[in-house]
Amino acid sequence: MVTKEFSGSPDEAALRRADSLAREIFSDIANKWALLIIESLGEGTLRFSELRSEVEGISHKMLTQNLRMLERNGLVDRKVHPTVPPRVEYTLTEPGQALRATVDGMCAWTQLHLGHIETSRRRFDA
Amino acid sequence: MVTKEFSGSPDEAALRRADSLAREIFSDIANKWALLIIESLGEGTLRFSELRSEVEGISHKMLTQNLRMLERNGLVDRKVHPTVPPRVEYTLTEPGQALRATVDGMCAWTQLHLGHIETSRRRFDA
DNA sequence: CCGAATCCACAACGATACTG
DNA sequence: CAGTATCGTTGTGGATTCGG
Repeated sequence: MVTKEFSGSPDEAALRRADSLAREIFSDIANKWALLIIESLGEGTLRFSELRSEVEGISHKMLTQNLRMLERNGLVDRKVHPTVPPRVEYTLTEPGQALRATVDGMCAWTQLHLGHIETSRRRFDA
Repeated sequence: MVTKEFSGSPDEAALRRADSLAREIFSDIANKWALLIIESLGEGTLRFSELRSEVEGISHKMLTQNLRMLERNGLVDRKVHPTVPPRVEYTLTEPGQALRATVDGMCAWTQLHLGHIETSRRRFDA
């Protein structure tokens, strides 16, 4: 038996905090739009409007929302040029680039298994 | 100028089909629950109820839904033992295992950058 | 051009109950 | 134990508008 409720040693508390933070971050980035944005930015710096057309099908709102989130988590760098009309450029940070590498892996995986998946779907749908 | 609307050569049509299929698949798997399930199954075969407690916070409904989707795409294998009470086991297929490798990468990335992200968030929230 | 806010339609989700 | 169906709520995300 432990002496305090919830096994309250400082170490365990710290581990629990790290765990919930990790879950939070994972939930942030494990979504379609975030990953597609990261993938697009892999090729270099892009403006907001360029991203908008690069990431097929994303709405204005989703793009800004996800960009804010990625900026908050330190994955993208946002550079505002004080010109008129405004010009805002987005770039992957170093951690962002590191993540992009694994996202590349996911994309490659998808391409590689297109056939397998298509036939698997046909079998299942019958 | 092309002779037909929408640049309609057979090759281009095939490429467009593959592209939209890839997008569809990517949208399927690039979500929190699917990735967490794949990650959990990496350690071996699990029963439905085991998955339920392994994947923290997932509801019965989300679990079945995502498992169906993963099965349909050929990422997990579903084995029903005709016993009473029923026993259903889920295992990653070979393509599923391949995908898990890249998901592992994402998890490792998260752990590695916890600190950077936490401080980045604090700066941003100010 | 970029961003924030509002509105609201519709999908996602959790809870519950029922079947094999 | 596992799966399906239904229902009610929540929340997501698109369209639009206005502001810098």
